[in-house]
Amino acid sequence: MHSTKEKNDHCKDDLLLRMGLNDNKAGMEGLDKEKINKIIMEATKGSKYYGNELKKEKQVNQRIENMMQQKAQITSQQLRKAQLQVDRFAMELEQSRNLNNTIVHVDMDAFYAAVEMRDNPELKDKPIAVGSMSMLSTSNYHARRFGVRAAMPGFIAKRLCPQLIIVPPNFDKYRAVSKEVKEILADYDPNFMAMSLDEAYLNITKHLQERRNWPEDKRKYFVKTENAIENDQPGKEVDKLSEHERPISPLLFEDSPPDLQPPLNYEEQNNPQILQNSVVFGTSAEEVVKEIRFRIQQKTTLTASAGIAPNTMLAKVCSDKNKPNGQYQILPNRQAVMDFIKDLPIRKVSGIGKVTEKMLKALGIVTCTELYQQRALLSLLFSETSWHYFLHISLGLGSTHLARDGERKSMSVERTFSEISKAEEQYILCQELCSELAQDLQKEGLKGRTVTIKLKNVNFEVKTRASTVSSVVSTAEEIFAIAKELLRTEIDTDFPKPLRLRLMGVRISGFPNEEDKKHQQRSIIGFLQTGNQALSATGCILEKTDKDQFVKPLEMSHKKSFFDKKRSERKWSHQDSSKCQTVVKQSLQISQPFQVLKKNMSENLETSDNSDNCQIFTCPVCFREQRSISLEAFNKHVDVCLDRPSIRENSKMFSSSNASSTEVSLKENTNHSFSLCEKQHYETHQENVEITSVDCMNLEETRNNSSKAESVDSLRNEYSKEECSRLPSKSCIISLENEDAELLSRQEPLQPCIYQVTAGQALVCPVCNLEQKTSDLTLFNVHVDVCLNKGIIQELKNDKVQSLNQPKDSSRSTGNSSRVQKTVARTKRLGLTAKYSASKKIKPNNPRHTLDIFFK
DNA sequence: GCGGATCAC
DNA sequence: TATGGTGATCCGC
Repeated sequence: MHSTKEKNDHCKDDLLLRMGLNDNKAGMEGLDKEKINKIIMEATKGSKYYGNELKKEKQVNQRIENMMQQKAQITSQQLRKAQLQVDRFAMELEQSRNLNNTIVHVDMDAFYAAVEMRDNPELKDKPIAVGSMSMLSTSNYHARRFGVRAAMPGFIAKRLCPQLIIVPPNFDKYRAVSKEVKEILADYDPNFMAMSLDEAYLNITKHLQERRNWPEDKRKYFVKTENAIENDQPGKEVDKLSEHERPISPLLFEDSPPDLQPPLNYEEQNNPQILQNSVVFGTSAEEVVKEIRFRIQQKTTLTASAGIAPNTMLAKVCSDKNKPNGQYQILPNRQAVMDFIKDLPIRKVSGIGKVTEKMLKALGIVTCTELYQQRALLSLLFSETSWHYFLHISLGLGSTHLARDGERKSMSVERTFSEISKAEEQYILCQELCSELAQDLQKEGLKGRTVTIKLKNVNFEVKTRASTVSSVVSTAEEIFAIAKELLRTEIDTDFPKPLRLRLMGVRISGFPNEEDKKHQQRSIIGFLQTGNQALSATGCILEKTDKDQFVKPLEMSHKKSFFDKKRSERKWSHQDSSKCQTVVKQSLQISQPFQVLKKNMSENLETSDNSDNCQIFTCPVCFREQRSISLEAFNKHVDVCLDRPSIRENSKMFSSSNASSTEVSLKENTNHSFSLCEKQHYETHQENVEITSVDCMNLEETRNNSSKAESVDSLRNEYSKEECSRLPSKSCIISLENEDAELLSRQEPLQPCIYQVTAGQALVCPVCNLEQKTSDLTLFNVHVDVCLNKGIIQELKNDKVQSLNQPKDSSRSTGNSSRVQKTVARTKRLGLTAKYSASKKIKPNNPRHTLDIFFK
């Protein structure tokens, strides 16, 4: 937690900068700045961490050098022109300046540390920090005198302050306290914006209006004054470092000028046991914020600091001004704003970090005034986004409304550990992270298309590798299937040197937005038919245990434990049990005739997880509830519904849509979606040619209206061709039946159909030609996507056109063989892209399971 | 879309 | 002994 991140003086050393040393009052206790810096340097010098810091510093210096060179080439003519342009923009900004809002930034003082001190009196008067020997989240003000800061490793902090007590964090507790605080904040702005557990913005404009007419009673609060030894005089300077050591007192605002002290009425209350006093707050913004802070302290025994200003940028800076336990206001007039901004170091502004500060400093810019003076130059050296931002700051402008939280854009897990160099362990780790991520995803019901892995080696060098697949994924297995390949590539790249990792992370992004969801309507589905032995009742179950994907925990149990072996084992057993569930589901599925349920996402369906025989399904077409005894009956109903004209019309969109041609939009005006499946054959007969040129052409015609995705597909297909030629292969051909291809090419309405699985063989990836030990179509799809992506990457890496050699043993029809080959891949993609998913094992009487089938 | 960087908390 | 985890954004490919 860096809420109290002290943006500091301009240390020469970045490292010290990061440690955030400042305003150390070299009092009786504590250390002076030089001593602190010396200790930190001794502790850090020679470490790999420091080595990397130096390296990064060099990069930044290089950036600065480049910038300076650019600057040197700027002509005065250019500068004059820029000046005009920038000033025109500045004028517009000035005209749109909005001083009508009252924004408050509330920031709890040394939050985690304060909570710990409150709950453990032993810690009072002692320097403490919350965190671990590796990293501190926050420290109390006592510890700060020794230079102990947030984001500092505990072992260094200990050298600075041997008496330091490091308390492990209790996030549940902080959350609970935070909730209490938020309840108070909501009284002043129900739409307040929480930035973290200890920080929030409020827009109290409306509250202020209403409050003007409030009677005194509504602004009166009672004060507990046990222990009320009042030695604080209004206006008296108090030792702010002991904010938590004072008894609760109505005189909370010792930092305020006397005339701003809340009027105190020491009325006796009815309750004879507790002596209570009351305090009435005024109607001004300042009073409101005092009231807020007062209530926070009454409720939690913790203090908060706050800033009041016409916009968020200024409010944030203000809240830091009189910290701890203080507040500051910038009055809502332009002059007040400009006066405040004048000497403000840019580093104080949220968004200006260490690097930006350094770059601007190289241009002689430290304060906002200088930032404004150099505006023309900045517009020539920085991106538009950046110089616009700079201009806003230098004019004291900022957001005047609190944007409500948008939808999340990514979700990730990452972990640091002591070195792991063995590939097997890295895969296990990766899988574990994927599982965690999948769990988190499930909590929010999210699915994404891009998986990114993050690797940090023991030299602290960070790498990220991403892969985007054609449809959303969310399960641990799906994510791992992608992440694993990314990891494998990295391992292979360095082979035979091992990756010496200290951190690994997995992130997922590319969540469909609302618009996507509308179009998300699942498309034509169903496609593959899988191998008979794989699906023959029990056979597939064992197949499924792909030892590549599910490395047994045993294999690592004797090795160096990374995080916590027990935790790891727990996870594994959990995973095993979920695998068992899969097995059960799969068995059930197999015992059923292979039908795919067409359904919607209606909540009631999703949440009813009972095993009643008679289920209520909502038809995705007519949206009427269907009381069906069986899925078959329900399917029938849907089929009937689908055969109605409206659907036929809608389904024409299939061929005219610009989106992926495999996507069908149905009932676009609703949130409901459903899937169709298409009866298809997936032939895996060796040396069998199942696609005729004619079919391919037809199919291609129908797809020609797509644009970018199309070319990517072509690229991919090129690769797949090349792959095919390289790999010894049992060839794997996928075909659409003639009538299906014709159907597509003629743009006929789609007929609903039943997904049929018949006897077949194990799935063979059409790209790498390797048999996939899975019967899970989703996983299989993911594999193919990954394979295709790899192909592109490889091609780009090679940076050369691959030869068009035909695979010696690949099946082909007559005529333009490369074209045919290409189309084969295309055909495969068509089917593969449509994510039907018989992937999830269907448990017919469990609606949740059946839902999962379509909406992954 | 990818990867490196920067920033906040 | 030992320098975090999560999420967002931007920029230059």
